[in-house]
Amino acid sequence: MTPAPRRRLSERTIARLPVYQRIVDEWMHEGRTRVDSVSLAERAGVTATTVRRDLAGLGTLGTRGSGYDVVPLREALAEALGQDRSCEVIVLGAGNLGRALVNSASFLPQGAVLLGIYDQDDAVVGTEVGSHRVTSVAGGIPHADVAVLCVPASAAQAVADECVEVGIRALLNFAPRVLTVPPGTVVHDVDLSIALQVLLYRLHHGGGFWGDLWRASLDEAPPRVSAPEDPSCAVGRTRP
Amino acid sequence: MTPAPRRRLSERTIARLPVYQRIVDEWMHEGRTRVDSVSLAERAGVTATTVRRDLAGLGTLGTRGSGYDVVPLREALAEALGQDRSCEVIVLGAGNLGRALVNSASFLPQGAVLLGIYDQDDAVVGTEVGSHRVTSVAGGIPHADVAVLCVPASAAQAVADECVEVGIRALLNFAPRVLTVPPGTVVHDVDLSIALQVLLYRLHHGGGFWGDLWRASLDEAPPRVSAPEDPSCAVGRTRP
DNA sequence: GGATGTGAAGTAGTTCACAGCC
DNA sequence: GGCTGTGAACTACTTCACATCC
Repeated sequence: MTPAPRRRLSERTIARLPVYQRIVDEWMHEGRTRVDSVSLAERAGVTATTVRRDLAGLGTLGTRGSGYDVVPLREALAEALGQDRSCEVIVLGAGNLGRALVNSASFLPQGAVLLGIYDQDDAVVGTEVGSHRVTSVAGGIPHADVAVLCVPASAAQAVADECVEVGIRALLNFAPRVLTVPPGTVVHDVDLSIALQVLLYRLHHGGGFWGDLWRASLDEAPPRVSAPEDPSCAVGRTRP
Repeated sequence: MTPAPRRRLSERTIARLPVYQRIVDEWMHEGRTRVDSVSLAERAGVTATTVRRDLAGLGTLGTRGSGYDVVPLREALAEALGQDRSCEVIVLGAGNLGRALVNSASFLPQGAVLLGIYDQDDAVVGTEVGSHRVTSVAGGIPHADVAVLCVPASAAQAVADECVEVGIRALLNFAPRVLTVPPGTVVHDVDLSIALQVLLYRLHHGGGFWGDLWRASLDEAPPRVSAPEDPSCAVGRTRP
């Protein structure tokens, strides 16, 4: 399947694929068999052109005049996101955030397997989180493909260094602190406080970047969802 | 202070300002009095040119030949982010994520005040979260400047509608679902599962977008932190 | 010398407009 | 007719290279 031209996908495109996938999944469960770029776009909060360009990058999936068949579309999305390959994940830090992620049904994509959730604090070691039990990290950090850091900012860099030590090559960092890692390791920093600050900036500046433009011609008719996107709530950084 | 040309800042710039602020804060507490773009850039995971362009947008803060004075720099960052204005925030949903945010020291920027954390479930109403007590939402959602949605995806749109109803004009949505709101309201969708998926994509594609380039000339010398940034972990959407 | 600030060039991503196909 | 796929224009952002000022 998927004769896939396997073009390299743009970064923004990749971030949108999971959104498309979730919507298509939902519709598939509702029994829909076809999807078109306009309704998908509306539901995903982007323009139809963007949807078509994104999906065109996955191969030739659409049928002119009728849209996309959900089954092959879902398949192509899953494959592009690498969900056919399996991948071991550990969560470090069993505070509220770590527990929230482990409990969340949508956090782990298909193919990803949670090996465990770890903490340093004996008070939480042994407690249950979803179907897992918090393990002590005293014996060292176990190996995995990806480590999700939910530790305090003050500990983040040290924990990251340990992860690198045991050979973990991908880190997802939720601590409010940009991590430094040696080449060969991929890091992605996600800072939850940034999202609120960006939102506040918009609020204070009259509804946002686009707000002022619209204020000029506020007669009515909310401009289509054409917002330039992105709101980069994360500051990411990668070094292979 | 701050003769501030008050140019409109770019979206990516705004997302980086909180990062700069955190670093400058830390250094200020350590007693540093000067900062230069190179060290700030290194710590923030961006290039020095980007730092200079970002800061230049805040006014004339730097001194050629010596760098930036931390005190006016911190002040300018705070002002640009609107931290001089006060703003009332409520958190809706007292699950692990809601509790994580309320407990986090860094979630609320200066100027933002948490009015309360609310939940529908009587089992959690009344329990303590940080210095707050979870309040029932039975009496309706209270007014605030910003609502942070930490409710299940299935409830998100309904809760958002209620927020709009009571006049809340800014929503920060952590539910994995893109919200639709009427014009006049600013929404920012943050999807925590996307970050992991983007990271996995990079991992599967040999260390990332830039990985392949480097693979070509992998002699050594990790390329500087010049990674093009962004990793859009969020899919945002705004409609004033 | 040593740093900032910025025009100009380069790169990434989006939107337009329409050709192409069912 | 309807909807996809895509060249071309456009917009946003980054990086280079260097003038500028302490």
